[in-house]
Amino acid sequence: MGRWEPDARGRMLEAAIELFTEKGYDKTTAGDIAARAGVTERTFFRHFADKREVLFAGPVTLDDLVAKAVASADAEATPLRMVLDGVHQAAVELSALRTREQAVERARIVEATPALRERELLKMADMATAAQAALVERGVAETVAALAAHAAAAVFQAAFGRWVSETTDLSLAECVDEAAATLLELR
Amino acid sequence: MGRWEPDARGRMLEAAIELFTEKGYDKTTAGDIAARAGVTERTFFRHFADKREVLFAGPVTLDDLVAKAVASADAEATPLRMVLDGVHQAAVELSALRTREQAVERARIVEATPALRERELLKMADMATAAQAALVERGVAETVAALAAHAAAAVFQAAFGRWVSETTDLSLAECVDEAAATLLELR
DNA sequence: GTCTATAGGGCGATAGAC
DNA sequence: GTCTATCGCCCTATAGAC
Repeated sequence: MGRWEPDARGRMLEAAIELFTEKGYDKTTAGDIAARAGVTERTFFRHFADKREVLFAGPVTLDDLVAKAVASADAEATPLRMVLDGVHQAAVELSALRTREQAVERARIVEATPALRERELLKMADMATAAQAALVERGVAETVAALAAHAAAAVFQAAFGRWVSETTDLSLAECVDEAAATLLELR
Repeated sequence: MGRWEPDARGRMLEAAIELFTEKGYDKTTAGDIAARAGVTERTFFRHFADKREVLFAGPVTLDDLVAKAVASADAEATPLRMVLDGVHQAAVELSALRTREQAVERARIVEATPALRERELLKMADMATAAQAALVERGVAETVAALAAHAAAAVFQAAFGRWVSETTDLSLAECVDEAAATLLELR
């Protein structure tokens, strides 16, 4: 057995979600989270660049998931189809990482806190940028790639919102397909 | 003559842009900005909720512009056309507020600073939400409205990026039309 | 780990405009 | 008198430097 309990990151994440739910994000200090997780405040900031990141740092980034999926998409497909395929794939892999219940609770906290919404939007924008780059890598024109990538990001956001709204029994990937179909019908 | 020089907000905005350009956002303190504008730090925070807002607070919000434009769009149009019309209109009115040169300088600062990119994304998301609500108000289904609104936001972002890139002589509104055409060609 | 600067909130005092 | 903008001083938490 080691000198410290293992999985400090996991404990901090858990403590953060508990405290944010109990007291709200603003009223919870980084020190509170660290204390509940049994580490020092300094340790918290060594693991997470800032207080927000505790809810966003994970084993994989959306960026990588989407970029990888776009890179391996069907070469015959249109740019939009490629990137929609990419977010579908990302949705599948993301679902394996956490339960819907966890996602719902996390979404509730994020939605209630502007500072966290900002960070979530940044992650989405980074995903779109990664998807755009992956499309350009496959020979798609810059402007087309930018719009396709951001449209796909919109699809992902809509799908995620629907999934965590608990108004459906669809999986996240199915919500993505549903939203993609809606997008493609727009004229 | 009053006790204080008039237009404290305007002076703070000007001071902020100067200092952010000279030293960068991070190395500029709220106190620095306040001092150059001839007010105290506390006054700065009474005008702006936080340091970032100095670059985003304006006489009108993108929200209102778009919501207003969507509300008065052609009733025969499709939801997507309505909201694309809305961002076109918003682009026209926005152009009247500041010169392209000012926009370019501001964009340079924002792009170089993650904290400011986050805030910009939040404003865009708020614009999309406002557009979505305006569409729903006109009887468009929630999911369609969400996707149309976010797609239009993507168009606006792409257009703004192109406009400030100075690779074109098109006006902002023309860039919007160009990007909208690209979006509509996606399959 | 310790130290420190900055962000940003609370609140009473002040001095003009009305 | 009220209303409003500013000041000034106190405070805590964040986050970076050492």
